[in-house]
Amino acid sequence: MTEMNQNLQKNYFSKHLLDWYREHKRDLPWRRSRDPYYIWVSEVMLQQTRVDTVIPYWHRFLDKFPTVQALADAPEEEVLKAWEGLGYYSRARNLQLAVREVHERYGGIVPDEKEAISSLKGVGPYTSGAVLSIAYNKPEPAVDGNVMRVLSRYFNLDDDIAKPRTRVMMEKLAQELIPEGAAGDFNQGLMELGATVCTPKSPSCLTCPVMEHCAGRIAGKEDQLPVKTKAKPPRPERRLMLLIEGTGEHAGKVLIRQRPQEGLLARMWELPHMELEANSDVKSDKKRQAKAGKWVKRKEGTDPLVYKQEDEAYHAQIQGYMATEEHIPVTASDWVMDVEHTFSHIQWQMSVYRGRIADEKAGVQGFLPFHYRWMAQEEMEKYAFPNVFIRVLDHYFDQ
DNA sequence: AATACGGGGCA
DNA sequence: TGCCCAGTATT
Repeated sequence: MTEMNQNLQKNYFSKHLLDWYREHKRDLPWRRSRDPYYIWVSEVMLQQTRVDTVIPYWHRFLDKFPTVQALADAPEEEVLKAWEGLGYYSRARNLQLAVREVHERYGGIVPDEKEAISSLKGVGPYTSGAVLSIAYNKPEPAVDGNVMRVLSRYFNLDDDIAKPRTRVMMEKLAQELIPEGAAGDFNQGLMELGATVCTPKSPSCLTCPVMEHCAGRIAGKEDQLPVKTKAKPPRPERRLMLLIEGTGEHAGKVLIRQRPQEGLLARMWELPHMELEANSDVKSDKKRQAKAGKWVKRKEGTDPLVYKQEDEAYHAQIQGYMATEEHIPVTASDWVMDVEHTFSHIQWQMSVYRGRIADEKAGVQGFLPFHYRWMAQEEMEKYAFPNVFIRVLDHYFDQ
């Protein structure tokens, strides 16, 4: 293609996409506001997360923390609780750190300079571009997965979008395409097209505003683009979990604990559990998958005798763990349920057992390790739990 | 460059 | 049920 044709193709794209967006844009709650804080919160929530999931969270979050100051002043546990179920919880912790910095250093005004906003916790190339363009209409690119898919197809680019340098290349291209004075609408249009028309599977080319000059479509390659290396399958971990029921003054309550300050699900609450065995010999991706798929969940209603030996071995394992690692003497009993939970890099395959404190005196709050608590069903609203534990707790309290 | 970090939707 | 989706921080 000649250079002149490339420029025509780019100009056509910019104009038609912008017109299409202004005609067809969805009525999303954060689009009814120009408040940079509202837009920032929406963009952080939208990282790795679909619009329909985000909407109710966004309303609740801004209802609870309506201003930069309100979020800056809130206890972290309340912020985490408001984020419960949304995933990637470092987003919430980093957002609050960043908002505190905006409050202290910038007088509560979200910075409108690339350098300043990019230095905030949790604000990377995408989020800085999104906030600058949408809230301040600055001509900065906002390249997310939607944008890379759209550009790969329209310009028929076979660069691997999993590579960091491809994102850098796409940012240059996306910036060139921004029409004068219309950065916010154009960037949103690019993402909107990817989300609603130029979808990952079976794109709706016939309704696409730029189909006419889409090089990927003209080459008949829209189904093969974008090129993207596959992620490694998650590593399986067999785990045992306990629902420890209180007695006496703790009757009706279960024992929960807070996770460590750093790492996976940092500072969230959970039911006590342990890894059963380290699959240290599981190296190759194929073996990883085979191992992950091999685990078969136990069905409810199966004759307990079938699993008698396994249950006894598991009881011994987790009782030993609770006594040795946690210094809580526990007796494990009935199997409750099997539950599977897949993170992006780990798959938890968990068997849940009922348990009781073996030594009643150790069940007194003062004698528990500091990160353990007795929790009644009504108190679930006070603690932020990852989804996998909410599923188990709901199952337990509902039966 | 590779890995850690959640959860949901769709065929 | 199996596959796909993909921003930021850290190392």
